[in-house]
Amino acid sequence: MDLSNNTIERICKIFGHLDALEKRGVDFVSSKELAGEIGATEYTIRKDISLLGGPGYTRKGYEVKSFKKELGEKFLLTKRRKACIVGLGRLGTALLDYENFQEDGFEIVAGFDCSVNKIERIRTSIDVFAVSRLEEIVEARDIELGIVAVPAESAQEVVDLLTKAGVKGILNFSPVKVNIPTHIVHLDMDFTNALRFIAARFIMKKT
Amino acid sequence: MDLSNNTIERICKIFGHLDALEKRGVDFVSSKELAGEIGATEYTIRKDISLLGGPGYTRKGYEVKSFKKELGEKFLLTKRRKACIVGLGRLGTALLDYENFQEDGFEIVAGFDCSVNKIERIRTSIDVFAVSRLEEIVEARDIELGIVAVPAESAQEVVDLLTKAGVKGILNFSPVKVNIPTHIVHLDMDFTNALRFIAARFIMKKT
DNA sequence: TTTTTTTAGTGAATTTATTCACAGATAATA
DNA sequence: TATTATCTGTGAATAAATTCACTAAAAAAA
Repeated sequence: MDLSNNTIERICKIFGHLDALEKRGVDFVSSKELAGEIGATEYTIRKDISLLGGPGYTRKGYEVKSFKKELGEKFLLTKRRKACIVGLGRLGTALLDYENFQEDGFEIVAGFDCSVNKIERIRTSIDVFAVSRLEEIVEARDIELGIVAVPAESAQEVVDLLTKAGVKGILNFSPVKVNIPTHIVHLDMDFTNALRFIAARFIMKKT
Repeated sequence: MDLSNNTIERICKIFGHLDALEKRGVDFVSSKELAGEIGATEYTIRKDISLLGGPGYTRKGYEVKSFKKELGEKFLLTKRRKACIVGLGRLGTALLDYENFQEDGFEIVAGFDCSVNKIERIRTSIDVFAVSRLEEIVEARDIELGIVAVPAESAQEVVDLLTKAGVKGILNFSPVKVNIPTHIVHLDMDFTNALRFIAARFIMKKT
């Protein structure tokens, strides 16, 4: 399958929304409702869904439970994926205990930091290790995702380590552009850039 | 001016990269280099820049310092913009001391939490207040941006408070879709969704 | 000095994404 | 039962974004 990033992004949002609807006990949802919820038009949503072949029912919409299940299977979003966090500063430790990951099928199974001192002080139920053991642990625990929460200056080094250890995806919270091989899927979460984007839209908003 | 979101996003990244280049003492940068750095083609970059009228020099590219200055002026990214953080849990306190905000022209001038107890315990150089004083402080300190780092269940309430207080932009870290009036620029930073996006691209990557 | 190379700028072409328009289906209503 | 209203699915139309192809300029090299 070969979907555009825009479509994948919308499908992820739809998945999240289906999850919420399921918890609220809602049985059906229409393309119109989904559209309003995730900020798109009903046409776009239906096109997206049609690419996945999800069945919708006339005058009812999509059946929440089965549709979510189907999406999960197609995207493997239901498989619990294991992740680790590198860098246990304030942000890293906040992420370590971010309950939503666990709820949504992602399991943080290890944390890494270069300061042995810090590792001893951290109070969390998740195992923490020295960065020197990263490769070993990633392999042993079958970790697929690396979350980078180290300062700018060590980001590249950590990415290289994760790459070497064989993770399949990287979520980068460090505020620098790092070089990541194309075979690894990655996404940057640059907080400053997010604020910039908002500020820029003050001035030149379209849509 | 009326630029697309894609263009605005790229311009923000360019701005960030120009900043880095300036610090490294680089004088000129070509559209090709910028393209490689921010993940786009040189054509797109030149189109983007042409919309802003930035002058480039034959065989040299864009002059880092003046180009950055110009972008800053056009986007008002150089003006220090004041922001507050609502919700001082682990993530909120991590953001309170995120030095990069301060470095990049955003100033966190207040933190809010509903737990008075927590407020007293927090050790930071930034003033923290009870949420009940949000409106008062936002007005008094001329705060333009609200960063929402509260749990899902209170996110909507906080957004309403910020809206009432008159912020112009909201950066939402809570993992739920909140209702925000259209006149307020906002962006969601949903960590779980980011991981989902990465996981989904494992399966159906394009590009 | 002349030639070559590199780079920006930009209209045209192309590709991609979105929206429209309507057929087909079925629940709700009369 | 017949009619109406609503919702999906999808080919066609439209709009938007990206890429191409080429000109102009100037630095570097010959």
